[in-house]
Amino acid sequence: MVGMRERKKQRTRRALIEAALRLFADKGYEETTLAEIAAEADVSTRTFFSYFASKEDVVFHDSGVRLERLLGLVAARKPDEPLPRLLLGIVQESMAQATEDDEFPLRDAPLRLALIMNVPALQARALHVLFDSQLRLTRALHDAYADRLDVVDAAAAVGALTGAAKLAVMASLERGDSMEQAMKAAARAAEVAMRGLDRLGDA
Amino acid sequence: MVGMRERKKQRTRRALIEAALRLFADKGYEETTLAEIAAEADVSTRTFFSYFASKEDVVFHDSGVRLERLLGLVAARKPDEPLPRLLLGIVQESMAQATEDDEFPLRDAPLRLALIMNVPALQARALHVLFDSQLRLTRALHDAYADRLDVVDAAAAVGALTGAAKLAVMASLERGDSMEQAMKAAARAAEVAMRGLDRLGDA
DNA sequence: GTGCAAAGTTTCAATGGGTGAAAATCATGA
DNA sequence: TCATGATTTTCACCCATTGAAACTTTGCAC
Repeated sequence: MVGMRERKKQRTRRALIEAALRLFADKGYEETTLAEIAAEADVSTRTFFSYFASKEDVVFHDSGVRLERLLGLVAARKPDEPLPRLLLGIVQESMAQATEDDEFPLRDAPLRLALIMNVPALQARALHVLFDSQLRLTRALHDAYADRLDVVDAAAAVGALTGAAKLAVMASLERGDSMEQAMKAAARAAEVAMRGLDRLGDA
Repeated sequence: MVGMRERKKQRTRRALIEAALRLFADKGYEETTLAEIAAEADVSTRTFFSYFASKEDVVFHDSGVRLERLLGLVAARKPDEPLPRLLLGIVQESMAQATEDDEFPLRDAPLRLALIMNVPALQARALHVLFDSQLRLTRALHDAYADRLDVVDAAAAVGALTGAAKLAVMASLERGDSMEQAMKAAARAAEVAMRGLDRLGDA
């Protein structure tokens, strides 16, 4: 059932994303108007909104897919897999997504990261996306280990892990580290969170 | 140096905050227009923006003060205080702020919480405020323990702790818990994060 | 093919947050 | 009282976002 309708829609969607990213890179996010994006993609301004709910959404167009992949990991766990091992798997998949290219090109990653770091609206949005992911991951985890893990503990686990990783990445990037170093920081942070904060500082 | 100028400014600021919260409570956040807030506080619409940078800011007018209090804790630590103990202190102070009233009345707390939970724009903003707090706390911690704790570990600690607590609170509230139960959840989450995720699930 | 309904697009008009700049007010201190 | 600098108001915009109506394209039945 892949008629012309469907193909055309995908083409337009792609055109919008690419036009937008190109313009953002050239002139900056706030300096780019929706009218310009639409013009560049050769559709009317109104049509933009039948593809994306907002200007910000263009930047996060693939976050849904990424989350699904993580949820898939939880769903596909072996029935006797211990929770800590699964958590580690989730961390690894997340880090792979950040470097490996998959359906969307790694090409855009630096641009997107720079946008998120520098545009307040996008930063807020990124946090929101992360938050939604955390909530859904929490629910998935709770469902998967319903017998052994109540919601609060599941939330604590997800929150601690992602919280530590996120903040470590930001702190790393903030001091001028490369993306590779930031990834290392994330891995280290995950380790700290897994091991516990108890022995931090006096070692 | 408390002339009429200063006093008037404070009065106007207060009037704006109260007008806004009243209207938000009555008609909802999105349904309330800036023009209405300004009218209710008896100033021009334009003047609103010389007190707050945006509509959202009214809701978060005191977040700065709260953070300062936490940073104060870090600054006031005893020179030999072990990091884990300080972290615990920070958690306790945060929880106290949520229930104790101080310079801003507890009266508004439920309204604000409800607003944040239900208005996407405010939710995003709340996450952003929290994020900034995390970054500053990280820096403070790193400075305080410069010899023993690099930035990444400091970030991991702050991220894990606040991440766990935040998500636990949300998960708790989401399943219909009372504020008191949500606080308990936060405490439990902090404990889990301190102890480490390693032994979660198999116990 | 022809014709029609559904899907998708454009155009148009409006709302509301947010900003810049000039004109009007007003507290303060000489 | 008067000059001055700080605030406030007015006014004129920009731009994201939304609703509705008119129009075009695609898919499908005959």
